[in-house]
Amino acid sequence: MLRNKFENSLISKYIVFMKTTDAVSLISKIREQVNRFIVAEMAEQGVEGIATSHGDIIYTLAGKPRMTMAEVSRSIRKDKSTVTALVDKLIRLELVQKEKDATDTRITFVSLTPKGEALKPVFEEISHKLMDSFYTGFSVEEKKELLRLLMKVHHNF
Amino acid sequence: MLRNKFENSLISKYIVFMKTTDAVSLISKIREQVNRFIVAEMAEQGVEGIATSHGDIIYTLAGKPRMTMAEVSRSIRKDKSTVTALVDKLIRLELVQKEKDATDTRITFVSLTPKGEALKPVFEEISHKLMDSFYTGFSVEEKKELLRLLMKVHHNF
DNA sequence: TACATTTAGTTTTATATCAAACTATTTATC
DNA sequence: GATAAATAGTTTGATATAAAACTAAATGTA
Repeated sequence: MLRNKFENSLISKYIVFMKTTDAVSLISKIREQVNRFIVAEMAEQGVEGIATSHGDIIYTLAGKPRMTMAEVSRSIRKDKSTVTALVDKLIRLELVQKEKDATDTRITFVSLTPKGEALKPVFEEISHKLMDSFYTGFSVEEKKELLRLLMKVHHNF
Repeated sequence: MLRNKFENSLISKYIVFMKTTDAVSLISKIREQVNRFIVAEMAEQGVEGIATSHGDIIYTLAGKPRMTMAEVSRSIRKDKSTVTALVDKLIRLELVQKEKDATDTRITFVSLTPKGEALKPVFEEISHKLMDSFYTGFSVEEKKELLRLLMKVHHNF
């Protein structure tokens, strides 16, 4: 009885409200929003069938002549076995290529193909649009403050 | 030539630095940190073999007598087919149970078993610990400001 | 030089996740 | 009341992801 009364009370509604708007939930939601945004933008630009992680690889390769698998793994913060699968898919799509190091044959380099290079401006545009949406209505001070507070959280773990 | 010069310049290093510390990357990193934190804490408390999503379900069920599959899906923001799989696993672990609605047989209710109920304090503690870590060194003002800025970003999508 | 250790990547296996197709039931409309 | 539309869940198929075991090559050490 008492329990049900409490469950329908303003207090419990407030708690529920807090739960859905706490920083951790918000961070999780924003990440999903960013993901959806990027996938939608990629699809709109004709880059279909690939996930954000594939985009991350292309984005991280853009501007560099080549990277090792381990470097890509570190750069996009995905396990090396995951990167093996992701790069394989990008090879199938002819967007990147692999080549073995001549001196140390353990090492495999990944680089963009011309077709992959051609996507550079697309990803730059998406990145731009993302930042525009993300920071709409933000003053320079607010941007700095958000970054400062996020870094503070980051260092708390 | 020029290209390589640029790639080793301070400017490019600054760009790389910015890339790894922009708000989007930070949000992504923090989410991963939080995930790892929760999984580690669960393992430490003997709640092993389940992912954060399973924890989310138990957490959202705690305090409520029961929820429909659709409600759980909405609450943890996962597709209904995903929830089917997650709940099935929790049933195998005897942490939750299902029952069909008597009047509308399409509806399935999910609720915690006694064994699942017993985890309530564990999850409350984890939630507590998480907040403590997350906000270490934060003033009340900073907490409010972070929440405000994150909500602002959230509403920009 | 031989053996152990480290390193780079891949394969295997398992899981979370979602979209699309499907089943079963309820509600709406004619 | 019969048929269409909507709703709640599940099943199926595909993919990203990671941990663990593995392969192959380079490096260190005796």
